[in-house]
Amino acid sequence: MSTTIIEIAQKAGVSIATVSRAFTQNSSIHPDTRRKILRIAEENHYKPNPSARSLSSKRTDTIGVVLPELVDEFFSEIIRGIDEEAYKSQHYVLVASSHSQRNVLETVLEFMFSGRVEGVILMVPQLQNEFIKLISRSKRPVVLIDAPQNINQVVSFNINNFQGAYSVVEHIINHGYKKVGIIIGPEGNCDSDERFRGFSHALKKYNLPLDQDFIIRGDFTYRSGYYSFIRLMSQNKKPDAIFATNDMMALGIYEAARNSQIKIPQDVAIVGFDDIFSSRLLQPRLTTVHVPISELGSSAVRYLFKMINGEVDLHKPCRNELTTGLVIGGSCGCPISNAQIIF
Amino acid sequence: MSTTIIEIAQKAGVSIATVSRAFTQNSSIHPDTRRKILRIAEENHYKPNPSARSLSSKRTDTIGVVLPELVDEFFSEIIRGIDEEAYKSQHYVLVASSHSQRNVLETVLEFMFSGRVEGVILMVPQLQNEFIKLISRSKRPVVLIDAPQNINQVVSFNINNFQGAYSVVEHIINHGYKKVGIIIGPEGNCDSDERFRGFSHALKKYNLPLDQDFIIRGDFTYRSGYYSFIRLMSQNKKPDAIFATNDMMALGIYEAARNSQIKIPQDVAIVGFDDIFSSRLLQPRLTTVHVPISELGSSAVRYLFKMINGEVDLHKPCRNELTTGLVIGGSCGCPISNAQIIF
DNA sequence: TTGAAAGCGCTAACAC
DNA sequence: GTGTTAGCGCTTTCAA
Repeated sequence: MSTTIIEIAQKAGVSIATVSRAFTQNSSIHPDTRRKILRIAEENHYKPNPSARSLSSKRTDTIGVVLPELVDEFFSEIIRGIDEEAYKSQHYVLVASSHSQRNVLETVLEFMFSGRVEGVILMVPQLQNEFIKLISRSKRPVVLIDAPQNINQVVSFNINNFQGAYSVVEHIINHGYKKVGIIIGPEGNCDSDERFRGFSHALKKYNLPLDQDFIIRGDFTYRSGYYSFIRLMSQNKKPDAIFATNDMMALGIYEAARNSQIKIPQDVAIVGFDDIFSSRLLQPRLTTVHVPISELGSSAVRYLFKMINGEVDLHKPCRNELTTGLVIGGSCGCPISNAQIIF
Repeated sequence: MSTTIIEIAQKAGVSIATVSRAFTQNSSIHPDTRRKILRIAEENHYKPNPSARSLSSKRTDTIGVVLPELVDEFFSEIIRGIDEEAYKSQHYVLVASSHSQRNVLETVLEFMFSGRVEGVILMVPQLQNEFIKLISRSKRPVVLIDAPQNINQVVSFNINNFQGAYSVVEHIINHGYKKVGIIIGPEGNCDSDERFRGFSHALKKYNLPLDQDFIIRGDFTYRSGYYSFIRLMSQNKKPDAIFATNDMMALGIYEAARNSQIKIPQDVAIVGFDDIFSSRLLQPRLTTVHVPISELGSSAVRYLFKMINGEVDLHKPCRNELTTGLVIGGSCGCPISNAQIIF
C-alpha cells in the first residue's frame, strides 16, 4: 500500500518507536534523529496513518460540528470561525448539518459515542430535554452555540439577545416613539424569547405600556415580516415604531411598506436584529443589532479545546454571552445620510 | 473504555467475527443472528470504533471538502448539497476552508495522502498547475468544483458560465441596447473569463462592436461595482446597458446609480450573474443568471462516490457543466411590476 | 453460516 | 535517547 512507519524506520536505520517519536510533540528524541527521520519521511511522502494513530492513542485530532438546517446567514461565518480556530490547534472539522430527514439526536450520538471526534460543537434551534441529559452525561465535551436561557446544565456560547434587544429598543424610545410594536419569532425559539424580554424590559424601564395589539408573532422569515407588518399597520391603532426581532423580517417589512406607500421612518420607524448583509442595502439603511457571528464559533472552539485538554471541568456548566453592537441607520429616524457607506 | 466488539460477542454468544459481520452490509450472516447482535449492541450503546474499522478495512466513510475562503454566498449552499448527498451514502464530511494563512496545497495533500478521507471535493479559485499534476496522479479520487475551462485532465463540475452570460447578454441585446458595457472580474478568475467569453460571443452574434471603453475590470466586490460604474458613466461615450459579471458588483452599481441620480433601467440597463439573495431586494429587481449552487455540490459528491466505488475511471477526465437559468427583473427594461415577488 | 487467527499501522509502557 | 513489544478494536481470509 502506501508508505508505513516500518519502511521509514528501515530507511532511517532506527526502530519504529523512534519514527513514531519523531512525529509526536512531547517525546524524548534527539533533534538530529528527528530531523533525519522527518527528512526521510518527506522524501517518501510518508504521513502517519490517522486511523492507526487514533486507534492506539485514542486521539482523533478532529472535532465535530452539528449545525441546524436553516440559519443560512450564520452558517458560513460560524464555520469560518470554527475552522480557523481548529486549524490553529491542528484539528480537523467534521460537519453535519441536521437535515429534516436526519435525526439530529442520532447524529450527535454517533459523533459522541463512536470515537470519531474529540468534542462536539452543537447548534440546534429547539433544544429538547433529551439532549440536555445526553450532553450532561457525555464523556466527550460538548459546547452549545445559542442555547436557551433556562438551560444551565451545559456549556454554551450565546449572543446576548436581551442586551441587544434592550439597547435597540431603548434607542427608538429615545427618539420619542411611544407606541412601539414588535414582530417576534417562532414559538419556542430562544433567540426570539430573549429579544422579546429585552423589548419588554426597555418599555417598562421607560414607563411605556406593553400593548398586546402591537405584539405579532412572525417566524423569522421574509414572508412573515411582510404580512405581520401589514397586519400591524391595518389596525386602527397603529404603532409608530416596530422592532423586527430579526433582519430578515425587516426586509419583508420594507417591501410591505413600499407596496402600501408607508414611509420609513416618517410614518413608522423600523429596527431589526442580526445585521445581515442584505439589511445594509435597504433605503434608508436599517438600524439594527450587530452580532459577532464568527466569534461565536471561534470562542466555542477555544473553550472546547480547554475541555479536551482537561483545563476546565467537562461538566461544569458555563454560559457565555457575547456582546452585541448597535448599528445606526436611518430607519429609526436618526438623521443620517441616505447614501450608504461603501463597504 | 467504551464497549467493544468482544463484549458484544460474549453477550451474544458468538465470535467477534460474527459481530463484525452483523455490522457490514454484504456479509453472509443469518438474519436472526444479525438481529440479535444488533439488538444487544443497541442495548449496550455499542458502535464499532471507526479508527479500528478503517485501519483494517481501509475505508474511512469520510470525504474531504476543501473550500476557498471567499465565496460566502455559495458556501452554505454548496456544503448543504454535499452533506445531504454524503449523508445518503452514509458518509461523513470533513471540511477545510483554505484560509490565506493556510497552504491550500498542503491541506489537500494531507487529505489525500493521509488516508483520512476516501475522496476530495476541491474548490479553489485559482488552480495552479501544481495542483493539476497532483490530482491527476492521486490514488484517491478528486472532484473539482468550478475548474477553469482549459483544464481538461481532471473531473470537474462547473456552472455553465458561458451559456449563462450569453443568454443574459442576448436578452439585453433583444431589448435594443447597442452599447453594452461589461464589468469583468479579477484577473485569472475562470468564472469571469467564461462570462466574458459569453458576453463577447453574444455581441458578435448580433453584430455589435466590442468597445474597449466599455470593458472595465472589477474584482467581484461591491466596492468595485460601485467605482467601475462611476468610471463607465463618467466617460463621454456611455453604455446604455451594463453586464455586471456578478451580482455583488451589481449591488454596488445600484448604489452608485442612486448617488448620481442615474435611473435604472431608463438611463442604463443593468444585468448581473449569480442570483444571490440580496439581488432580489433591489429596486427594480435585478435581471440576472440563476446558478444551481447546491446541485453543484451534490452532483460532485455523486460522481465522487462513483469514482470511489470504481464505477468510473479515477483518471478519466470529465467536465460537467450545469445549466443556468435566466431571472427576469426590471433592471433590463422588461415591463415587470416594481413590486417584488414575495418569496 | 460461523469461528479462529492473522494482521491493519501506530503508540506507549517498559527496559536498557 | 532508543529499542522491544504488547496491544488499540476491528476486518477478512481460511477452514470447518
